[in-house]
Amino acid sequence: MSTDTLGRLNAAQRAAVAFGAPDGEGRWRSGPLLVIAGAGTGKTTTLAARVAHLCLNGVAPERILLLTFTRLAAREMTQRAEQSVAAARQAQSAGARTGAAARVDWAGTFHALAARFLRHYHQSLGLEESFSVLDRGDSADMLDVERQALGYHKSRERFPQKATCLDIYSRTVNAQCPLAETLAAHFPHFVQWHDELKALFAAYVERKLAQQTLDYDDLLLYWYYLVEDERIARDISAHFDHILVDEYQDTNRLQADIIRRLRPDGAGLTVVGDDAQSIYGFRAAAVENILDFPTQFPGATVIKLEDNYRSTQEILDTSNALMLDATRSYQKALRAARGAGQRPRLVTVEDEQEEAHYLCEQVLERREQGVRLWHQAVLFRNSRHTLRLEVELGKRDIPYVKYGGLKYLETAHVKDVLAVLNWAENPRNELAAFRVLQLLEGIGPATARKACDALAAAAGDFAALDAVAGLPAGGRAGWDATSKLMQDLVSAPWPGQMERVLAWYQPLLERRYDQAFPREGDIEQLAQLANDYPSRRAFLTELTLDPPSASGDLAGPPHIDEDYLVLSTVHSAKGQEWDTVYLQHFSDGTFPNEFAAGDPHKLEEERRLAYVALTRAKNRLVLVNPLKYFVPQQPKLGDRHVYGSKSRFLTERVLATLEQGHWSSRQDEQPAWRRDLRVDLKDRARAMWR
DNA sequence: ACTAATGTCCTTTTT
DNA sequence: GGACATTAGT
Repeated sequence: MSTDTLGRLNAAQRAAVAFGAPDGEGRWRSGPLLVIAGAGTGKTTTLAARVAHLCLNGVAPERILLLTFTRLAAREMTQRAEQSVAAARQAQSAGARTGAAARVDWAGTFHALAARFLRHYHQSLGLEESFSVLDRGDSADMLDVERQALGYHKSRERFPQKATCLDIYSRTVNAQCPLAETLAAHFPHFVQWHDELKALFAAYVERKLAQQTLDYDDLLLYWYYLVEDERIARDISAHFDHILVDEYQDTNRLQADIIRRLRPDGAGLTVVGDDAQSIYGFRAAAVENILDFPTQFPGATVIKLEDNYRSTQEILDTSNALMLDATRSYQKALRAARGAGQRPRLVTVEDEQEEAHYLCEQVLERREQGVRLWHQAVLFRNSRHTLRLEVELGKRDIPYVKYGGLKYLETAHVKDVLAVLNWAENPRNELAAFRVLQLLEGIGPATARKACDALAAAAGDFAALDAVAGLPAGGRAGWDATSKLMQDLVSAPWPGQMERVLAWYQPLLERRYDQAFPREGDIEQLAQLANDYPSRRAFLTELTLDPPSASGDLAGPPHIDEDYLVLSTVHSAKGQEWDTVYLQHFSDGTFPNEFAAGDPHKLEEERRLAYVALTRAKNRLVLVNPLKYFVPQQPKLGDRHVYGSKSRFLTERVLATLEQGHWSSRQDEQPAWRRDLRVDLKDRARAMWR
């Protein structure tokens, strides 16, 4: 059997991996299984090993459905599983043929797999197979069109902005609850707009259907509608012997409903997660999904992984202390299998500039100690706070990659090029059409509208563009070139289409943007990326569902082989680990975010977020707290710098686990240093007698 | 009809 | 410091 896959695991991990038993035909079967995996307890290893175990025990790899939170996680898990299957087979048949490789094809995010199922069943849903997927920006823009059409934008009282409208819509869909509830619970200041929002969303839905465009939420929603039908649910479900779901604590109502539809009895269902790491409440994630799993699936087995293989005991002490302050107990105390190390440090610095200095110094010093840059990460709550750091890193020639926040795909020029491809793929996509046409000299909304109407009348034949009348005198040449390009793209083979688009776009780029040069580079990179995809459709869909900057695919840094420092939002850092972790801007207002201050639930989510950040570190953890920081609100009140207060998460219990200090680039700055130290002693002296 | 320029409000995290 | 709406100018 698969002793090799099981060999290096501890007892709990092994139980999770081998849960179940072979049936009469030698295929592995199991009932519902919930694995509670604390931070750093080998969750990925265990899940990958379970997949490998299944493959080695009679389950065909194509009969495994693996749902993950990011594409990166899917890739990592399938690769690991495939490797251990290959290794085990080789060991078994020493030297002989190793059999077919185990390729787990049905692995990916809920959204990516939803797109696959929807294209497959498009006829049953009355969708066209070529439907487009809208990213957040596109969705917001489309909502904005409706918002203006309905005249809400010029109300006397503030109507929510397009992005906020999308948040409200998205939350309502994902939580599957009435709009009134969403508003009351999460957007109380907008309850007055209930009826208008309802009308807005109705119009939005109509427009999406008319244009055959789906937003992120539609992918889940339509997948749910799909499996609501008994026959289709059975049809899909019959394709899979096992369904495994990662990061179950961050699934929302809709996702859980889909799983229930596919596996009403929980047969062959494995879910893995950690309630202490639930950090996607803002996206309507329902931590109840994991907490109530045993009730939802009676007879479910629960296995807890509690031995932490990642961090030193000191780092876990701080993390555990943080969670002891949580209002709800998670009954979890991580134990370090690795033993002791250095205490985590809490360092105050004067302001944000000093913070950037300090981080650079520390990173370089650590590198001197032999820790490569890519084993170090700076984590932050919000990407705006990294600007100074990025400048400082640039000055000192320290290479870095940034995950989360920075949006390569959302820059105007990249969106322009993608809009052309999107329009070619789906002529009904008016959002793309308007974007493309308005790039042309002398073409505004009115002319674009005419073009779209002509196109619709011609059933999407781009030749109809030639007949559009009333163009401005100077615009004819550009218009004809565009029309020709679109007609070419419909029939041209995919390789080479990007070149045509670039040739067309080049002059527009120069006319439109001041610094055309760096933008050209971005576009060329996009063209490179396009080569990796087999078709235009695959390129567009996967790009929106898995943007390069978020998953860690190239596109950002010039040379990925070189050593580089990692900058990441805490959210994007989920599931990752580094030797050294610096947590930037650890002060009240950022950690927790001021937005969360009033709401106990949000505050707890912020705490879990901090917990996720702390538990990323293996050997060294540094929290940096600037005493003075920039507050963008309240303009024109003199100095907009404000002395912030210490994070409320730094209770005496937590502080007791930390080593504290102050850092300054100017050696003569004694006062701040003394002030800080005095506070420290007070806290400790009190703590001793509590 | 389209473009450029000015004024006002808000500022998280992501598939 | 940026997004978005409105206004003035071509």
